[in-house]
Amino acid sequence: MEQFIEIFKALSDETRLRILNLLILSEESVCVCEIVDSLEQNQYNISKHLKLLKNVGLINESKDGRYKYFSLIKSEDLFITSLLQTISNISHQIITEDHKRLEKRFDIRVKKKCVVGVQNKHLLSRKN
Amino acid sequence: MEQFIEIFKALSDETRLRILNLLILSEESVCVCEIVDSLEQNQYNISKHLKLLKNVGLINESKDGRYKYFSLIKSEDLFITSLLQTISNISHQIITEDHKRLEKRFDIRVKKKCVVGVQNKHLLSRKN
DNA sequence: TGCTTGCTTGCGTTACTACGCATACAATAT
DNA sequence: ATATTGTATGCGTAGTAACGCAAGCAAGCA
Repeated sequence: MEQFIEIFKALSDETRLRILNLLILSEESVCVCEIVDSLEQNQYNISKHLKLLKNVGLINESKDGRYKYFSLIKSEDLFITSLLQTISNISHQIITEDHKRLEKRFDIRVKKKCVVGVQNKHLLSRKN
Repeated sequence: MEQFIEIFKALSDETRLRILNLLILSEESVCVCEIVDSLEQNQYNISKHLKLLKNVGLINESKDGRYKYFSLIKSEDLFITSLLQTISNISHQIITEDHKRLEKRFDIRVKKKCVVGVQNKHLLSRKN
């Protein structure tokens, strides 16, 4: 049962729900700095949330040069697929706005790769 | 977003996942004492968990004499139906055993109604 | 070889939550 | 009316988790 609980705990956080929805909607690997810019949050917190999501097995990690990319896991497990379906049913303005910002960030990409770091640097230490 | 988070928090607890699966599998209203006996947990904790599940809108409450019954909400909301589907995909021995004990408790019912209180009284203050 | 940049991690603080215990409330039975 | 039984709740404690800050690691560039 512990595994299921860990997964639901991972979903009990707004930032992580936003990250997951970002990855669901984008349908491709997203760079850490692109997530930071899309969610307008501190980089170190995004990092921590990504680590947690990876630990419970919901996302995958890959590295390319100095950039790190994350993507949804591809699972055939009934629980997981059903859960991701559920998460994609979350409809909220915040999710929509995150996705819009990600689309804009994708425009900066070159050959489908991230080429710049965090852009909203002035947001790095803002209070929420 | 808060609403979604509250729901996932509600699912981040073994006892509550067990209660929900019990209600999903039984497909009818279940009395508090029947839940207590099925899960072999303290009555006051079951009560607290039921209250929380009700507060986030996942279960309904009804009263009949001195017995209180709980059942799954019937929702047409896409997120909720998808979520309940997901929860029903949780497969675990504990869930199976809970359900077996509930079936046995149902045998004691008269005219589909609960007629006795908590049976496993010796378990009321056991340490888990 | 430094230096910058992208990302991660350890620490202290604060806020929340589950549990056990004791008690309280509510409905029936004697 | 009082006792009993089913259920709920307030309190104290302990464990957990998110955040901001500061420092650390790792890859590429000057």
